[in-house]
Amino acid sequence: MFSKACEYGIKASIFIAINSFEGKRVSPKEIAKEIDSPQAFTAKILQALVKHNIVNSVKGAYGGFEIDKDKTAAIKLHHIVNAIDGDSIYNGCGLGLHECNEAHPCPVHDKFKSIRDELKFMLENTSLQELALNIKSGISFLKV
Amino acid sequence: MFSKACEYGIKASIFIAINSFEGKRVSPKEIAKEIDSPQAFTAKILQALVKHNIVNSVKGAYGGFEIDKDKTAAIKLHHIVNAIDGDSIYNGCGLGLHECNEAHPCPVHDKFKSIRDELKFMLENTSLQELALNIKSGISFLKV
DNA sequence: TTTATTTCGGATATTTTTATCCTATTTATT
DNA sequence: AATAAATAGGATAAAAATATCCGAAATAAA
Ligand code: FES
Ligand code: FES
Repeated sequence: MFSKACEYGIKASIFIAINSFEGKRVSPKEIAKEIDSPQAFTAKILQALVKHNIVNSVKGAYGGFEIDKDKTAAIKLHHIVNAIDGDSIYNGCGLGLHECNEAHPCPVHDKFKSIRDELKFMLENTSLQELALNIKSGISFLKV
Repeated sequence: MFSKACEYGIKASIFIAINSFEGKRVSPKEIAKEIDSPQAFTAKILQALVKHNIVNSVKGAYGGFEIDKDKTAAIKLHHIVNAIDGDSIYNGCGLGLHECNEAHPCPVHDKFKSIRDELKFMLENTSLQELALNIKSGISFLKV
């Protein structure tokens, strides 16, 4: 469904958000440990999230990654997915035609469209904040 | 969503089914042309479909690939997807946890589960026959 | 100003997916 | 029996995704 990079990006964002609630910055090392991902690769993904203004980075001693508290409710999953995987997951054709086109549909178009639209709706309406809160309260988990 | 191999496999199966209705066998060359895919790679995927008893192959002169007419209604998309991509697309965790587990859900579990279940239902209930008929009647297309 | 810490970013390595090529094998026809 | 036409399948090759490494740049503290 999502690339590994995107999976790591989502989980990392959630972990950073949780810590930012408490005013703490986190390092790629802590993040990778907490989400069970390869550290250097995770660091690369963080760079992409910084470039897309989803995550903020602070260089130097006492630095690390953080997310503006006031932004976690506005940051939706689709911002992260778009930053890393692009929009093909919910705009592209399910069978790989050059584009998904109502007027020239592939064999699965009708059946896929509704599912893809639901996925799109979900990604556009799920905030980092709610995901982070569920982790904090032990309702969901980032690894294992 | 699906791998390229799976996309080619689905489209190839549809094209073979259409020709089988008319008692014609088709070659990897014809298939690749019709679904706009790399020929040798498509041939490899056909081998997998043959091994999974979805497609029948006949070697030698006047041979080619065919699908038993009486089976096209019973062959569902999920048979093809399972044969090529496995079942991770609708059984695996959306964020890459080792397994999707209600008792130990990832942050997106609840929101994903319903979408994935719908995808699963669709794949299990869409037959090769209906997809082939829609192509035949010009309602949908295999390429461009 | 020096030092320690930390992200940035380029280079490289590994693995997986996608794709190609060539020979062996099978089979219908002549 | 010989020939031509097909698929089967192993060996590579190329491209993309995943992963690692290391020096440069920035920053806070001593
Ligand atoms: S054309 Fe294939 S999903 Fe719309
Ligand atoms: S645990 Fe992740 S989707 Fe179910």
